[in-house]
Amino acid sequence: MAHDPAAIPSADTAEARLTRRERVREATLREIKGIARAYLTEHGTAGVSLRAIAREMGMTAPGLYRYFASLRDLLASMRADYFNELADAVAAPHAAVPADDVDGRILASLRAFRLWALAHPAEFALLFGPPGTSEDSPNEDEAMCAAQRFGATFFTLFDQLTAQGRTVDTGVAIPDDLRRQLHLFAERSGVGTTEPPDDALRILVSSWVRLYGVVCMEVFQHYAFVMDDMEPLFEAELRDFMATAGVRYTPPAD
Amino acid sequence: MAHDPAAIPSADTAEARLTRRERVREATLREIKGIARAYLTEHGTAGVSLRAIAREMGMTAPGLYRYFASLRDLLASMRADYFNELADAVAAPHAAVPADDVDGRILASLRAFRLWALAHPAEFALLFGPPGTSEDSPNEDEAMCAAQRFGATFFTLFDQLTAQGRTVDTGVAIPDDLRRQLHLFAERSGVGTTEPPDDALRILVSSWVRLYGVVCMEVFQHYAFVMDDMEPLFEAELRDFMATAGVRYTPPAD
DNA sequence: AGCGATCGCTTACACTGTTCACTGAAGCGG
DNA sequence: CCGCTTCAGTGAACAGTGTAAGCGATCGCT
Repeated sequence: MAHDPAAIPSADTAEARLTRRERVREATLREIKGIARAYLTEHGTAGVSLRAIAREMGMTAPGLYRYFASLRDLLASMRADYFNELADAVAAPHAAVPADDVDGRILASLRAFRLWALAHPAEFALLFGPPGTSEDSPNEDEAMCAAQRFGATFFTLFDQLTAQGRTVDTGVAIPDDLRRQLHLFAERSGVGTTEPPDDALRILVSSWVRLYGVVCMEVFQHYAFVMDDMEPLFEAELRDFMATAGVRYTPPAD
Repeated sequence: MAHDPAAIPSADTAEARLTRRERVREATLREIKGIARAYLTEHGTAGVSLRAIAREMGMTAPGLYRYFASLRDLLASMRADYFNELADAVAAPHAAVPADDVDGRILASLRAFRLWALAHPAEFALLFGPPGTSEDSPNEDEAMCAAQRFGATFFTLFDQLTAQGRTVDTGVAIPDDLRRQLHLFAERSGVGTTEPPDDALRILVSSWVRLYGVVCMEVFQHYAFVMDDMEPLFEAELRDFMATAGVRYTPPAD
């Protein structure tokens, strides 16, 4: 906190590399987002309101427009943050798994994804639920970018798998139209620095669809009245679609 | 329209079995929902507002509270309607498929589900998206009931399949905890008048998860920037998980 | 010291859901 | 046919919401 007045501001710590103005700006920006995050987790996406945030900060709502172009823009910025945090959360368990155990890392990451979603249902809904009215805000690009970064976390794991030639032969022919879409997916999503075989792409996409399906159902509580605990189903699905990818399944550590 | 004044109102057509008061009430109720539906399709769930509906009807917002306990209640009532319509939409193609062709009927129904979702994205989000703040409205029960009716459409098809002993042996052992959840699912969801084998339940649930996954991803446009056309992927997934259920896949008619 | 960018406020508009007290008309029993 | 009840719908009000425009003040740099 105490800042040496003799020091040149632009040559200090990494945090003070910005001008004072920029620093306080960054601070209030974080404060805004911090309060917005609290509202999101407690009251859902619809519960995030500029006026409520401003009130809690001791300022008025129009003042927030110096920081965000609109409420939608604030939410877009938050989506970017959450995507980055989710990417971290999904990469975090790698520290506990040896680097050469790709199977273990994949399983750990996919379980981390589910756990993050369960621990942050409102945030998950914001990221993976239905899109709002699609008007592009300044921060929408950042959200997209962060989403891509999140995807990349899985893609690198997947690349390590295909590099080992581990993906199982499905035995089912891939129709031409699907093949074209898979190639589109590969080039646009940034997966496959080394171009993966079509079967592998097919398995990757299918696995993601299945993971997305179970987790969505659990978080959105569509089976709540019909199943007590979704974890057995999740693990069963995990085991199934990981088998198609040639990944050795091991039950969760607990 | 012209009504014989001599006829006893309570012994007329099925529609006029109600008193005049009840009839006009039902009429305005339908008008409310009709306008609400238009707003939903055009502006999404957040775009449905009591005041806008009232304005369009030439009345004031508080008047609507004679018909619905709250905005949430109106939405719950709409969910019930849409679930029923979706159930119809999913059963509709059965008319074009012979009754003994269970495979054809299942494929047709699942494709109808996707097409309905694509044609009604906002409605789909209302039914299958993240749940709102879960305070129970009077019409919430009806929505639940309708959702069950929708599920039953698939379950009867599935029952016909298991009755023929068609479901393929997965070869994978079902863990005890999953088995317990599957049995819970079976008894609470009303599937299986004749108790289906565990493997079949496993396949049913897994298939639904995968169907839900692809359709959600397509409707919520999570692959929009990475794939042009989701139909090939949908058909591939359909083919895959239908194979596990022992269903003979045939490509769409077009 | 002055000047310009930025910040936050005030005011205002146009909305939203919901409650309460009230009017007016329609339906029903005598 | 009259009176009573029921109920649809209104007006006003409360408590919120996002957003645009204009105005001071303040901060930081020259």
